[in-house]
Amino acid sequence: MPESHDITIAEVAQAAGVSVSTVSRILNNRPDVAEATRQRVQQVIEDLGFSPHAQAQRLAAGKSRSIALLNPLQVKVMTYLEMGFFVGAANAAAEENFFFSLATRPISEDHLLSLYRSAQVDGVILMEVYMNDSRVEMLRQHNYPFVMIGHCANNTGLHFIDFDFENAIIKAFDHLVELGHQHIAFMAFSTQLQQAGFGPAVRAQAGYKKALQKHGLEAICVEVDMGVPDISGAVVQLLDEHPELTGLVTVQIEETVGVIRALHQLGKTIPDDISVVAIASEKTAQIVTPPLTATNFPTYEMGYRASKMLVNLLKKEPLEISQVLLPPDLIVRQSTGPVPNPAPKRAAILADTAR
Amino acid sequence: MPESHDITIAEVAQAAGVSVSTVSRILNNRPDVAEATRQRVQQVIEDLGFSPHAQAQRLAAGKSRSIALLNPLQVKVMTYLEMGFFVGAANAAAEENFFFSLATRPISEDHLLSLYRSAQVDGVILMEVYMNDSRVEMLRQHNYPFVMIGHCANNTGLHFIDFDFENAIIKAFDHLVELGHQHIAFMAFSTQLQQAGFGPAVRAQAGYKKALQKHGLEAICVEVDMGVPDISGAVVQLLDEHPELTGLVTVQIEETVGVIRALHQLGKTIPDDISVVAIASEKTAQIVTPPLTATNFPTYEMGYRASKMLVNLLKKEPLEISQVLLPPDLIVRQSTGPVPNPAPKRAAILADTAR
DNA sequence: TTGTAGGCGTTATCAG
DNA sequence: CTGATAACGCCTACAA
Repeated sequence: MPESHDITIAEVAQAAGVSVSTVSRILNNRPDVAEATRQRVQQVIEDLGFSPHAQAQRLAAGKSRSIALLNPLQVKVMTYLEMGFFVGAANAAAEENFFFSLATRPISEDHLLSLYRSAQVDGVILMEVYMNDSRVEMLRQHNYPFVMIGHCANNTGLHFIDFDFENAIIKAFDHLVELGHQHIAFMAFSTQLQQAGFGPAVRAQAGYKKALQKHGLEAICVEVDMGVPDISGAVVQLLDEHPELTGLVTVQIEETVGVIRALHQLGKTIPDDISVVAIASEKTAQIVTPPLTATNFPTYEMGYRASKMLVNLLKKEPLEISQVLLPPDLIVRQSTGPVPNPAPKRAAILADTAR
Repeated sequence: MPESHDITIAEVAQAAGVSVSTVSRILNNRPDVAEATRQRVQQVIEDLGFSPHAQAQRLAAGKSRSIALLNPLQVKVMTYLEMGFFVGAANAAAEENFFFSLATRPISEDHLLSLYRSAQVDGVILMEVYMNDSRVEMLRQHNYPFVMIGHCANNTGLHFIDFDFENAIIKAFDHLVELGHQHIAFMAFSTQLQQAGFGPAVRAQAGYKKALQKHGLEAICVEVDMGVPDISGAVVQLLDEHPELTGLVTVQIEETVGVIRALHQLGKTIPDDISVVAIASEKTAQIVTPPLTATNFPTYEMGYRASKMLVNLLKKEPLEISQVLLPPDLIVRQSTGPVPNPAPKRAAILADTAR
């Protein structure tokens, strides 16, 4: 068993009694090789345990066969969301025999450019896209290939996969209204995020506006900052100011868990006292008590498809569709129910009995 | 603004009026360059927006400056655990200016070897390590650098970071016994995993044995397969066969959520009826109701440190410590309490009132 | 169908 | 301190 570490294509060629280029052809399975030769060389390759030097291949071929997912978030505690993107994208890249890399640093525009210039990657996947995103403008100008998870205000010529937040919110309200709810609060992204043009924030808000209008509801909107450790304060205040509330729609996927906990702590029963509809990953929806009625946010699929799109783009294979807006799919679980009876005494009695 | 895509070191050299080697020296900040020259060339580099071609560098230098994390799991729905490993490892690699890649394919031994042979990576991080792990043997024989998240039976010469499952379990039992519990069940990894020699399974079981002996407890052990969608059956049976149960220790981090839900569904109150101690990530412990008393499983830190260890190894910097067993840290939250009174009638009354 | 030779963009050795 | 020049291992016309 030779120390195969530094076997080169030349040695393979010699051992097989052919030229280097023939081996190269076989490595890249070109058609113009005699079947007999191919088999013989393949055998030698196996026997020697040869793997072509990736860097040399990439240098010579002028392609890195690598893509990267840019994760703009710096927090240590990640969520199922990012997880789904990561794994989906990684799996798709692996299927296509592309090297997949995860860039987690706060990436400056220079750094982003140099990723391309230094040929570390052939393309990237962008997350957390804003309506007007400077990264997008930059990449577009340089004509560097990329795919977005999310999308911008102007997407001509761009490739993306995104979730239809607007209709997700509308569907959530539809569901609650069908159940008879009339006093429904919306836990929105912070105005800061909305004003910054963060895609999901903007579109969720748009959906909210439409839902209000469609059903003639009163606006009860609470803003929640992402990543706030304790949002129970906001919940307390909300219930205080709006005792008539029987429904709640949340859009921030991970924060919903905090909301649920706060409701529990306030002695509210879900869905008997209050119905909750969320946007959540399968996993998150299942993990809380009670399991959440929610529109499924398919992170794995999004990551997977983004990655496939990018690879196809790089291979210059024709993209069937290059702009995908995934329709929301509301899954009814146990956090929503009919409007409680106007006299909510039962709960009070129970609470008393419990002491 | 030149299309900087294909600027080479030669062009920089020419523009700066120096030789290629001088530019190369500056790029790799070698000491033997006149300060004036360095500044001048730096300026040119900036002006031109030049980034050295990564593949060429790696080919010439004979180092890929890349590492990979091998994720053996194929499931689409990942957990916070893997997430922590990924992000921790990715961040550490980025800090060290190493390219970080996530390999998610079912990686055969051949494929693993070829990762090294093809110089795609300089080293890898292994997850899900078994007491006798063929991958480890292979890499060790070939003398390829790697670091484990987990560890083997024989670790001489190996580098790893792992969590002390054995003592984590002991601490969990200690805590419950201190609270007065005497009838405590242990939800263990499947015997299949134990017999296969999966590290955490083996060591948790060892801890369990010791805990039983230490406190003179009766053995009540339930095995749970990882990834089982519904473990409520096992919980039902457990409570059925052991009505005297007041405590529960779970070791499978993600499965605990299912256990908790099953307990809820059976009308059990935590911790009034039954106390639960888990091993869980911060996030998971917080997410369920009630928040779990648990030993913290620090995935981010483990990923981060594994990555740092590997990079140091590759840089041939002396490793201070290369075998780390993180001590368990029990965090008391709200899922454990004193043993309930022998007459558990209150709950029954309440339940009746509720109908 | 196969072989020859030049080049991909760096680094590294060795003079100067 | 700086500059030629030979690797690094492979790909790809072009020629045979």
